[in-house]
Amino acid sequence: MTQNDSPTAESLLLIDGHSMAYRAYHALPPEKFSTSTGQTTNAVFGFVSMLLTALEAERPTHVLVAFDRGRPAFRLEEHPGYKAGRAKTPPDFHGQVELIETLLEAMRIPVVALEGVEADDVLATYARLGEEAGIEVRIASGDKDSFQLVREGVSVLYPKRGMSDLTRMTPEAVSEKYGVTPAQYRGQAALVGEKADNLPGVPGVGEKTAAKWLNKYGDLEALLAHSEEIGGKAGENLRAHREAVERNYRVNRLLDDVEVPFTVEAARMQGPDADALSALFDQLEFAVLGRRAEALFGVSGNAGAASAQEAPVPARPDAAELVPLLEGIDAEAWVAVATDATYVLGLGAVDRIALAWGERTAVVALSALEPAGATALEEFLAGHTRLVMHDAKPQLKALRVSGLPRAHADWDTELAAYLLEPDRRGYALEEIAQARLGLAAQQEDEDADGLHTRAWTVLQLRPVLAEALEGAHLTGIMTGIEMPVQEVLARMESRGIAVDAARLAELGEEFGAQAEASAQEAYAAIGHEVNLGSPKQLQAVLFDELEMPKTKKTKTGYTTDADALADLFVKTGHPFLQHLLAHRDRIKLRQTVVGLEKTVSDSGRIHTTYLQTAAATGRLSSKDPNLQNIPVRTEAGRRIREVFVPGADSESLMTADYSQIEMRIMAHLSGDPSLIMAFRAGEDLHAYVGGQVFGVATEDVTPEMRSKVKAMSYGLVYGLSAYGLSKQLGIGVDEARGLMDEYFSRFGAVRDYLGAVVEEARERGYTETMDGRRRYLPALTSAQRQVREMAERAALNAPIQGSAADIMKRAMIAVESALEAGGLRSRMLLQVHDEIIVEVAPGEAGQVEEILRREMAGAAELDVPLDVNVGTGASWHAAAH
DNA sequence: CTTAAAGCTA
DNA sequence: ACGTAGCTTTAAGT
Repeated sequence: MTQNDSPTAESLLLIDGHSMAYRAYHALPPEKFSTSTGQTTNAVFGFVSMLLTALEAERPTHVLVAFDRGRPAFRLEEHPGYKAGRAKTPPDFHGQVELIETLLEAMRIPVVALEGVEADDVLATYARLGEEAGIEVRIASGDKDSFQLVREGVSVLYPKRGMSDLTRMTPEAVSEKYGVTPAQYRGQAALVGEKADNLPGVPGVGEKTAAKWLNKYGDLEALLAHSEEIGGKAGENLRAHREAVERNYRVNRLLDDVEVPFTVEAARMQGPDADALSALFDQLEFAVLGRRAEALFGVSGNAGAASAQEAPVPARPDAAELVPLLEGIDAEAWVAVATDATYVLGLGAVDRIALAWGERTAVVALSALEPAGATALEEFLAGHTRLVMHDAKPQLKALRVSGLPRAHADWDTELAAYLLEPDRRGYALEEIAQARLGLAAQQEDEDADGLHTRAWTVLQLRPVLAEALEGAHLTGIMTGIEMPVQEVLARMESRGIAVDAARLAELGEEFGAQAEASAQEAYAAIGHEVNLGSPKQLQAVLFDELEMPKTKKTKTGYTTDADALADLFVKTGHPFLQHLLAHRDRIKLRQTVVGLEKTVSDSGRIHTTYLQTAAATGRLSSKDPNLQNIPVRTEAGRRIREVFVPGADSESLMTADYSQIEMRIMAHLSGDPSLIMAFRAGEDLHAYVGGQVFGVATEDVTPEMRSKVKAMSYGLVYGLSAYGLSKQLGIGVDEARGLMDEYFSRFGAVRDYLGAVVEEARERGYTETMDGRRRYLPALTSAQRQVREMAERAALNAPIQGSAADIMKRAMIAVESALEAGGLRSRMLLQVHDEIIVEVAPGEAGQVEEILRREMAGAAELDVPLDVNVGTGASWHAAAH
């Protein structure tokens, strides 16, 4: 690691934010710097790149950035045309400046922006203050006026061509480049003029002539006093333009006595808000800059010197050596465990286990353990109460089928990283370590050396993450929700759910045959074959061949989605459309069935994997296969649910789901009296709301009114617009707006709540669930409307969806433990966001239902009841109610 | 190998 | 431009 030569010396880095951002904006092509959401980031990128370069090179102890606000009053008075010649500020520049300010806030670098004062003057003032405090001053500015500030102890970092190439302008460098001293530079600039600021100088006088004169007379005042002595055309021009020169000289003077809002000491570097910063870099899609920032800030943040240490050489104990080794580990010590676990289709295996604790590591080969060693290891992984892993769930599942049935985890660095940054795309150990410890990227392969390094890294990471959790008040969620629910999920995944494989195969055949029949009819309707699965080929048929009216545009053409096809059928009545829709429907069902068939284990069960770190709101997701999107809305789709059945020793499946949990949370969080009353009265919510909105009695609400209101209620939770509602209901925008207005006038507290949630999130930078789970949404301050509004809808939804997720997780933990404590053999198998599916052992249905109702309803204390519906049957479908 | 379009869930 | 959060499949681009 490179150290600054004089680590004790203090230095102050002053940055002219506006000039740097403006230069970056023009230096970098916008088309090469934009995010997937369309936000242009060239100025942001260039600025941050410059900033990191300056921080890396200068290692300042103090940093401050100044921005322009409004017009520079005294310069405009002097010269109304000041800067008038400049091209108008481009529209997407301002928004990028806001992004830069947000980034600086996350870096905890103070920003000074004073009304009517130019950034240069602020910097000149801080340069003087820094100098008076005996601190070295560096000024990063793209404005040459700053050269007049250069002196002993004050230098300017001026960007060359690229943004991260900064030239250091010392007194010597200024003299060499311009032939004048920094003190004379102002005079030279006044003589030469500045096109960019619309300040013309003396015609025919450039740097060289100006330097010659200034060196002869000392300074501008002396030069002007002797202007009569200067001969030739240049002398004539000087006398003719004397007033312009004097004006330039007054205008380009930087004020070093501006009233500034805080002292130099307030600019002392304190390290960034790492989570907010990381979320911003993610949003901006600055992967490389993000890593540079992590490397720059990471170590100084919270990791101690130990974090950079290399992993100790591992012990490789045989069975006999393992027993004393494990006995020698302090019961209070955190022990990191890393394995080479593999897990596929309900079958897992582990060959090697690495441990790290204190200053030691060890690697154990399971195959080489005689009974004594295996027993000791099993005891240790069961009994030690401070075990930490990274992504423990798959490893625990594999360990438990590899002779270590009681292996467990007390802490998980991946879950901690998720709670701190739930919007992150991935949580690979290497990435998290780099972000939190400033460790260099390591190679991925897990040879014998890699595994102990993984354990070592996890051990170093845990206290750093624990401190960050504490700081964000997330420790309670970590230990009270995520860790216990991880254990529950591991068990559910290992159990799997039984399927009737024969029925599954039959269904696949049936749907396949129907799909094929529809395809043939579709071909017949247009007289030729076409790949019905290709939107591109369909577009050719529909819009070119059949010349149907164009549908809504997509990135690559016109949509052929089901809504659009149904619409086209209404317009054209062409039979091709009907057969195409039927084919789509059946092929999708067949896909689902075939996909499920492939995942059935030898024991006839399907083992999904729940992802605990995939959804930014706190929800779970399910993959391989996804059992959270099994069809339910159509009759044919529900037949797939008939295939999920109780296993051999069970009598039924039981499902329990929360009734309208998100609307209940909305009622609770908003405190809306009408909504709360409706839930307390046990009313049919949508009928009740419909009555209010349409001004009729609840009993007189028609099914049509009810369905409109239902769509609106749910849409609201997601930030639905009047336009969206009108499209969904097939009504006019005005009618939709009228409905919404009426809704909000009846449930005013809901509107107030939704508005307040977004504003609070904008101020704090994150949303919170009832339990304090956070979601950072830096895009809330985006200048780009589309980006900002997307973040606003996410901010509306995250506390509600996330609170529901927290409640469900608490319920699952309670149900699992109640089933166990009751000595029951019934087992929880699946979770589908607001629903739990349990496999019921013979004779236990009554007790299981009681547990489900009690634990689910009791998982949160709301101002409205948490109703739970329960059903039982010989299949998932039959258990639905 | 990645992206887009489509469609399924809460 | 226009409702949140996910996963999987296929076609078609690189």
